[in-house]
Amino acid sequence: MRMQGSTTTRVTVEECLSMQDGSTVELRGWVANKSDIGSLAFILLRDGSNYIQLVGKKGTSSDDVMRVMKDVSIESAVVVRGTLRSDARALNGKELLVRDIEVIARAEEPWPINKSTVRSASFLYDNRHLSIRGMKSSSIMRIRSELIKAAFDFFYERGFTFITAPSIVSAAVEGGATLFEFDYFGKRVYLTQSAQFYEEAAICSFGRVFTMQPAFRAEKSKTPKHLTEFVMIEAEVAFNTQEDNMRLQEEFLTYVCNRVAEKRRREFDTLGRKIRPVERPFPRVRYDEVRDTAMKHGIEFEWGEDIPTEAERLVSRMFSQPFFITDYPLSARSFYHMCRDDDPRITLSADLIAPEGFGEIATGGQRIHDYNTLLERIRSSNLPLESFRWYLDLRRYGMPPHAGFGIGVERVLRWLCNLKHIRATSLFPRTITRAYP
RNA sequence: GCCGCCGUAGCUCAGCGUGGUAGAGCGGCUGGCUGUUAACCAGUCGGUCGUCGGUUCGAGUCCGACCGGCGGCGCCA
Repeated sequence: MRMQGSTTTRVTVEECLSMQDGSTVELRGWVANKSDIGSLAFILLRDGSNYIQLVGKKGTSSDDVMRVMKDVSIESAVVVRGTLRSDARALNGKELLVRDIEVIARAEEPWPINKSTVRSASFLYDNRHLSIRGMKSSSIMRIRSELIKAAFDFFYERGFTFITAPSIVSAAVEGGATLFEFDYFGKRVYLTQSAQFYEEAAICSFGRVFTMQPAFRAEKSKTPKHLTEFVMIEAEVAFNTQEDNMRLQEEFLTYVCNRVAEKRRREFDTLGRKIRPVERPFPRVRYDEVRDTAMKHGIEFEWGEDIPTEAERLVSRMFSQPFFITDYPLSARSFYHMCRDDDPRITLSADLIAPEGFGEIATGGQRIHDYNTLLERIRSSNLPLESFRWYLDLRRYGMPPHAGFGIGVERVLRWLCNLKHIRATSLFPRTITRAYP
């Protein structure tokens, strides 16, 4: 197949877009789209780095090339050689005049995804193994990849140690009703909801740790912000107060969001998303203030109850930057939260809320480090003491004040990409009604 | 778990009120076209009306049960 006397170099589409006209290159990729208009044949080639248009012209291209370009099916894998030229009519302003094309793996016809079937979300998710090749979903995944790298960089630059916690656990971190349970050699175990307890053990070894791993929630939530399996980034720091913890979240989110916005500009353009820089410090609103604001808008809820979605959305729409809701009542929080010295009904915890109505993306707080306080809290919450024995045990051996947070990767992405539904942020989303493909 | 809505062609949906053997647009396929980009033009294929049962001479249409999905709430990252 190699052309005699040529200086054909194998490059990616992205690389060849910045090469000079007249360069001879070899590309490998997939037929994203094609159109045959008689004596002209066009193929939109995708290789994972970018897209470029291939052109065949009767008279200029050989009969063989014309035949292959007309016959090739959508999504076939091809290797192609030809000459680059600029043309304003082509996507990305460049096209490849094909001199030589070979089909490496022919795709069956018809390709199931067309301009009619893209109207059906359920069809696209039933065929997610194929539909992820599309421009929108791949842009979201590239942004996701960058976000994850930025998160790792952030924590490593600050001396955090990356740890992984087990996915198979014997006790709940959150409420017991939301666990996936299964048989483990005759014992009842669960899929983890959070790495937090394991991080709390690890901080006494490493000082500051973070995790990034799947979390599972059996919540029967049919909302555009819930997955049953999602990736959570959690961080825990010894000797940190809730004040330190909120500052860390601010630094983390500004670092990650601004890096992603800068590095994945093209993908955000593809999605039509204009994003503004995230700035520190984030505004802080107390739970009581949220409740007052909600009541002024006719949304009533008892003090001590969690903030209803409608109220959270209302407040979220009032901001253009992420913000904290602080001073949650203990009754709306898990047992391990530490309370204020001056008011034992109020926890040292905060939710981090994305603006524009997107809502909660992270929760963090200071944990109880005192043995007797935690023991009393487990008892008054009617939790099985035996399940939390090791967690409690940590408080016997030099547990200092400490704080941490958990942030949902898909929730952040949904906000950054301005997506209607969180399932678009996952390559193979798991929701209450979907575990396939 | 709760409230509401929907299952008819590959996709989106009309038809159901007033029962009489099934429609549209898009897509697919075939052919045409020297600049396609959501192409265009001509032709053509396409249905166990979610499942089971009931009423009826006759059910996509009426009744019941079940299954599946969607939107929202609660809960949460």
